[in-house]
Amino acid sequence: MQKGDVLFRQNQTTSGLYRVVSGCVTLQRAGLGGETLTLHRAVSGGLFAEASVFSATFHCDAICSEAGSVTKIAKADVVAAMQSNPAFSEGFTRLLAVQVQQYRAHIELLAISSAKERILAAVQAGYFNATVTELATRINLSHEACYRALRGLCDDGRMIRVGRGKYTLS
Amino acid sequence: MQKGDVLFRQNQTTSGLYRVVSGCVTLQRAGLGGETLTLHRAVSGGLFAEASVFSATFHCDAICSEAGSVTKIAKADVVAAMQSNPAFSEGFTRLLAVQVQQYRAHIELLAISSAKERILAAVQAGYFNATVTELATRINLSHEACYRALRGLCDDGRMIRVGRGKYTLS
DNA sequence: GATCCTTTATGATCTGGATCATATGTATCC
DNA sequence: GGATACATATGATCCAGATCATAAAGGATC
Repeated sequence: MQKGDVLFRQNQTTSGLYRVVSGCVTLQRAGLGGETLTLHRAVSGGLFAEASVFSATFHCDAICSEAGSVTKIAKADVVAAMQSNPAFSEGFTRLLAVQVQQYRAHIELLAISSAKERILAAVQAGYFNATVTELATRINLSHEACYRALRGLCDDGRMIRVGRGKYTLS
Repeated sequence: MQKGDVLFRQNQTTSGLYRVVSGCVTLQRAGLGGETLTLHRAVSGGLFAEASVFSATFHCDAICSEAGSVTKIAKADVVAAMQSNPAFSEGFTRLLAVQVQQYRAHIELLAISSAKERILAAVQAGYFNATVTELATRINLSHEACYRALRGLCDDGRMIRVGRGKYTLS
């Protein structure tokens, strides 16, 4: 896949789940106002669209945000494996349980009202693995507010700017 | 259970999942600033703490918000049933998949920046089944903003106030 | 019935983030 | 190499929602 490639679109009939071999895939939706909303970002080794196995259509768009490759695992194969292989079944269920907890944690993150605190929590949670702009779309902030908050955290000494667009926890 | 009863607390060792027979249970956490954050609200027939089956400790508090009763399903029983009963296993997995999609939808809801639009979407999604105050904590708004937005939606003719604290879609 | 508590409701004020604008750095592509 | 596109960065302004304050309505309890 190349950057910008569309793996699937919202409302399209589900074919199965995916695993990122290399590169990066972003799951996104257009918000009511048309703004981009990032729901998930899958990197090497990560799965995405797991829940699609139980759904007739996809609920978001999957766009390649970094060139690489993915493997598609057919929906039918997953269903079959779940029925014949108890270990697989448990593993898959556990995977979904982890997702549930991750989403809950994310909702908690979004409840932090201060931009600085929200970003700090996001960085601590390992959200900042791409661009600042991308981080901003994930945590419901404008990218300007994101840059300013990062600047503020650096001024506070709670983070360190290690280069253009590069920040780390202090 | 009586209103205010604590079914479990965050960080407590998990015992299993629960089903609400009658009444209502709220899953909540204290935010960083100490404010109450509602993660989930389970009513009659609903399950909660499903993901706890794969987790050592609870990730939030479960408080009874309306008197009634719940049944606790032991963690060990769920694990055993998952191994011996494929149909149960699939059903439970499907349940988690549904949760994943619900959380994704919730994250999308939280991305709506306008208070009026966010509330309208929340009401349409069936979030408004308790008090306005409770709705406010679920959608990251102050209750004042929530009341005002409801008033605004009524003024717009998009909702109707049918009584003190009672609003419906028009 | 009196007291207490929560919810509902709205007014006044303030502030933090959105928005608009501008400029520069960096990567990609023909 | 030049053009294009996007990320980075920050300044200026504005406004929606947070916060503070007040008050009445309803419910529970004694």
